[in-house]
Amino acid sequence: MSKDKILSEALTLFASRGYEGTALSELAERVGMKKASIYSHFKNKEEIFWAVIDRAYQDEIDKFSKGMKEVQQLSFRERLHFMIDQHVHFYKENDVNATLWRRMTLFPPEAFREGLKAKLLEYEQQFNALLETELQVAIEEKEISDIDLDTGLAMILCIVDGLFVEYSYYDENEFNERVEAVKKMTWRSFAPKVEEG
Amino acid sequence: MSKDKILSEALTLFASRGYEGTALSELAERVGMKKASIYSHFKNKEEIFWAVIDRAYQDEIDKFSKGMKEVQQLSFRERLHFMIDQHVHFYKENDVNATLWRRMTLFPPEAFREGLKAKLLEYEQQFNALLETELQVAIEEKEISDIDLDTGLAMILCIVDGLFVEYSYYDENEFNERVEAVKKMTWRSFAPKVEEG
DNA sequence: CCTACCGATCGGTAGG
DNA sequence: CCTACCGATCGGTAGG
Repeated sequence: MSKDKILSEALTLFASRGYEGTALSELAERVGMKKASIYSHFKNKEEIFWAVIDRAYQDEIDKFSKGMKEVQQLSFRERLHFMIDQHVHFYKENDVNATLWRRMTLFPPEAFREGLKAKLLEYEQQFNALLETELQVAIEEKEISDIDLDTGLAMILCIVDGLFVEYSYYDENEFNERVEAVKKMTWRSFAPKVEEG
Repeated sequence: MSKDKILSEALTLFASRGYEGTALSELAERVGMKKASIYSHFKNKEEIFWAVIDRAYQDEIDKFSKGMKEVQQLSFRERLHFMIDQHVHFYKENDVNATLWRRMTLFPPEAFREGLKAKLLEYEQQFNALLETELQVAIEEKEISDIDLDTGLAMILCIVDGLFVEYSYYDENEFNERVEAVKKMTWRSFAPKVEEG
C-alpha cells in the first residue's frame, strides 16, 4: 500500500533531516508519486509526522517488553546487563527508528514539543514500572545493596540515556568498548560492598 | 559592535532552531537591522555559522579547564562530584552554548559534518587527557578501586552525556534529584569495595 | 546600513 | 493519482 510506503520513507527522512528539513517534494519523489498525491493519503505534513511517531513509539515499546520476558530467571546482574544490551541493540538494529527518536527527544520541532514530551514520559513510565520491580526483588533477595529505589532507577536511566547519545558519535568498535565499560561500572554501583566483582 | 550582536543572536537561533531552521530575516530582526545589512559584516550564512561555532568551542574549553584548576586539593570523590556539577551548571547557565554544541554533534547540517567532527574530537581529547590524570592519581593514592583507566573514563563521559539529555526533558526539581542520585551511584562505582559510603 | 529586488523552493489547494 | 497553480519565505544581490 502506498500509504505504508509514504510512512516508511517519511521515517527515513524525518530521522536524517528532521521535520522542517524534510521537503514533501522529496518524500513524494522517493515514494514514486507527485507531491500533490500525498494529500490523498494524509491531510497535511503534520498528520504524516504523528503517524510516523506513533509507529516508531509502538515498535520500541513492543520490542522492549517482549525482550524482558525472556530473561526472568536470570540473576539481577545478568538482567541489568541484558537491559543495557537490549537498548544498545535497539540503537543498532533499528537505526532509523532510534535516530528519529533521539532527534525528536533532544531537538523537537517547536510546534510538537509538548506532544512529544507526553509520548516520552509515557514510555518512561512503562520502563520505570518494570525496573522498579526488578530492583525491589533484587534488594529483597540481597543480590544488590540496599539502595533507595529512585536512586537506582535514576542511575540506570542515566546510563541508558548516555549511551543513546554516544551511539551516534563514536564508531562501532569504540562504542562497543564503552558499552562494556559502562556495564561493568554500573554493576559495581549496585553490587553489595562486601564482595569483590 | 553589531558584528558581535549578530554572532550572539545567531548562537541563540542556531542552538534552538538549528542551522537550516534559522532564517537570516529573523536574525536581522533580532539584531535590529535589515537582512541585507548582515551581508556587510559576513560573506554569507555559512561564514556566520563557523564564526559562531569557533566562539562556542573556545568558551567551552576555557570554562572547563579553568574550573578544574580550582579544586585540585580536594578528594577524588569531591572532584568527581564537582565535575558532574560543573557540567550540569554549564547546561543551566550556558544553556545556549551547550545546546548548540550537542545539536551540531548529533545532527550536523550535512554540508558541515566533517568540519564539525574534527572540532568535536579536538574537544574530547582535551577532556579525556584531563580526566585520565585525575583517575590515575586517585588510583595511585588508593582513593578509588584499581579500575582500568578507559573504563572509568567511559563511565564518567556516559553519565555526563546522560544527564545532558535528561536536562532537556525533566523539570528543575526532578532533574536535581536525578543528578544527586547519579552522583551517589557513580561514586559507588568507583569507591573501594571495602568501605561503605 | 538601506530599499528593492531575484530565482528557487516551501506547504498546500483547485479541479479533474 | 495527476497538472497547474497559489502566497509565503528562503538566501543572496544590485546599487546607493
